[in-house]
Amino acid sequence: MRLVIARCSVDYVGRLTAHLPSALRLLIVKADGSVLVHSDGGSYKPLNWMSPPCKLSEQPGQWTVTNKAGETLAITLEEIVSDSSVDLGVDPGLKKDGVESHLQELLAVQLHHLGDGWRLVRREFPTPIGPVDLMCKDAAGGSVAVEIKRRGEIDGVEQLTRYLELLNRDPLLAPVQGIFAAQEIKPQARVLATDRGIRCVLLDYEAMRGTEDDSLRLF
Amino acid sequence: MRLVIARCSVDYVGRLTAHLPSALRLLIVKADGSVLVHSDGGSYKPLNWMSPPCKLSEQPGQWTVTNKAGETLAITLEEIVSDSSVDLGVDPGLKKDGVESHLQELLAVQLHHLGDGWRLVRREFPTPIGPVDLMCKDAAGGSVAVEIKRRGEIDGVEQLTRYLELLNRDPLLAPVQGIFAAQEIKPQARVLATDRGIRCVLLDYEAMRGTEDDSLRLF
DNA sequence: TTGTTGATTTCGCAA
DNA sequence: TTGCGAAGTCAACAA
Repeated sequence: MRLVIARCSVDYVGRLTAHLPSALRLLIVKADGSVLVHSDGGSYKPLNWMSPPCKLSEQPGQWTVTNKAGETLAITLEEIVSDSSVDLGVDPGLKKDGVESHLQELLAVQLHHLGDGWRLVRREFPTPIGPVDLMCKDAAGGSVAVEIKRRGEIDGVEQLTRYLELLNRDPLLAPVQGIFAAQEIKPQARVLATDRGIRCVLLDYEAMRGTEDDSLRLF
Repeated sequence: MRLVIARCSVDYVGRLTAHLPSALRLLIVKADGSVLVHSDGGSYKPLNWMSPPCKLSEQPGQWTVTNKAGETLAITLEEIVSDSSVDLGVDPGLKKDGVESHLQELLAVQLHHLGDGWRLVRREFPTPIGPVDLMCKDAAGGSVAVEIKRRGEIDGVEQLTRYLELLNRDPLLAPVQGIFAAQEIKPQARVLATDRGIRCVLLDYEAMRGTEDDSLRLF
């Protein structure tokens, strides 16, 4: 990894065109050739960048980064304050816990959050337009399609609606009820879901994780 | 901006929990207090980070970054290879060109891409569920709602469908036709649009920009 | 390779 | 502040 502090202007031409006037910035050149242009603020997103795979061609005062699609990042260097390199080696990578797939795993073995006496038909129940997160049978034997989100927004309700429309054309399944389950449900999403007869269920990830190794695991 | 090269392990607890085993990494502390943990690869996204506003509390061998929501980023430093600071000043910021709003501006004055003799009613035509990109009258005086996307996907068709449903309840407007206009339209989006009687129109940004200062500007 | 979906999405605008 | 839609979204995973 190479770190350069320099006064520079930057031009990107690719999916859009973008221009950065001259200023002091941090340039990061990673081992895979990718280049990031960071300012002293904003967020983790660079002001401008080129993702790998790409190639850096270096001339005095001028860097040109190109990728296969013909996009270019042109960096004009006016003053170099520092320029150093360090070998970081390969990173062992990140372990995550608490994303949507975990919610799905947990809810699949804790169907009592949806209702008593429910049975799981299968996770990732296939349909021609994509998999339904959970397909269940309620206590009365009725089919229920469950869409799980970390944050429930309007798109998720639309997605579930499409599934339900399709599933209800199958006489072996119909009628299929819908449940929209999420850690957080936006008011507009709740309104739309309710309007379409879809039940909303709030999930408490911490509580669900807390019970994951209790008696339910015995089944 | 402070740049630290260090062997460290990182734990984030917040919207999810994440752990990074010990390795040599780049730590960036920005002027606003935000912290980025970068490895020598991946993309422009850091392995781990804390967005501003947040506070860095520094003890020997241990950094703790906290934000208002109670999320924490704990960095355990085992070996510091380098530690340097530089004042970059305020960045003048990025100028972009070629995003969706430009497509909308261009199409608004080049309605002939949709049909001859069309008239613009208004851009950002308001509805209770959000603005329609363009509202037009075709040569016969019929209302047409236009949804513009850079990349046309299924969500955009759903969005336009919601608008049309609502607009067609207004007897002063109805019947309202729909047009889905984009630089690129995904096959599934095209199928869904067509199925719903929505016409798809491909936009050529380069060509439209090329004519932006021609005779059409005179009107 | 292409398509679909999730993301600690981030970012910008407007109500 | 909140909500909503765009993004050079990126990235992971399946077909």
